[in-house]
Amino acid sequence: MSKQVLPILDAGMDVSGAACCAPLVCEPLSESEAAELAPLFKAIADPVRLRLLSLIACHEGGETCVCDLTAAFDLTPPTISHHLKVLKQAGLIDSERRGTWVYYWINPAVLARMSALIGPASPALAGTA
Amino acid sequence: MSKQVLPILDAGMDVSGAACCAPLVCEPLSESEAAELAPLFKAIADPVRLRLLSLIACHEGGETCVCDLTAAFDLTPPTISHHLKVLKQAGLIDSERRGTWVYYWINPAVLARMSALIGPASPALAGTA
DNA sequence: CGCCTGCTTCGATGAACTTCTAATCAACAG
DNA sequence: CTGTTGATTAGAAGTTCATCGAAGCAGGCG
Repeated sequence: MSKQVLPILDAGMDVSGAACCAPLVCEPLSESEAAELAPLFKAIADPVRLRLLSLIACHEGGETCVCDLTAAFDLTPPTISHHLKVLKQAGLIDSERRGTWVYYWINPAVLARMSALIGPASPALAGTA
Repeated sequence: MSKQVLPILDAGMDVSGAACCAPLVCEPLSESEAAELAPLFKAIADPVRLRLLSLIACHEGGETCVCDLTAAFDLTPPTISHHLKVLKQAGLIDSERRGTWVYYWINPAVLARMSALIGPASPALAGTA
């Protein structure tokens, strides 16, 4: 692949050290932060990509062959490949060719960062409707 | 408003009882679940809406006047109004007119559900890059 | 009542996105 | 080497989306 994967998630922003409160409800997002984070959510803001991510995450061994993913949808292989590319460019998944087949696995750190961003400021708020 | 707000989040799926693991990494999302969840992420998959949500969530008192939101962007009032409508139809925020101004506040339950969905299966995974 | 301000709706336009078919690349079997 | 299968890329068609200007609605003030 000639185009390089964008380093949307780097060491600059920690994931595990989210501590108590979500960034989103602590202080307003800056324009650049929002511009950096929006593509991550856009990557999973599609039914097909959401299911792809779920299928890859749930698969035993933590990785899934593209052929298994393609079989789960009523879509053509190029379309699945396109969606996988979107997820990969967002940094949500990674892939490797191993012989005939290509395997994909998820990058939990990016998902964890997204989850922490929109997560409740305190556990008490989670149940408040 | 003639169009009714879609009940994307209802009592059918609990939020606080997510227990240990995120739905996404426990078992694959069904087609209908994905179709139901994707619009929620699509609603926040935009830099402007992400900042709007953040501004509303961070504002003291928990609610914000539209005039304050409009002032924070280089966009025309109709555009801000459009984004607020998208967030409202997704169930992420709610609003009320009080005299001259309209106030918006966030619905933490929907955000919490989304966070739980993509959240790490176990705390140990969060730090794994 | 008449006007003004705050916010929303309407209609249009240009960009982005999803999906397809056709073609190409990569690995393996005969 | 040649053919076959798995996966991606290229290009195109149809749809959705973000944004704007103009117009409309709601509430307060003189």
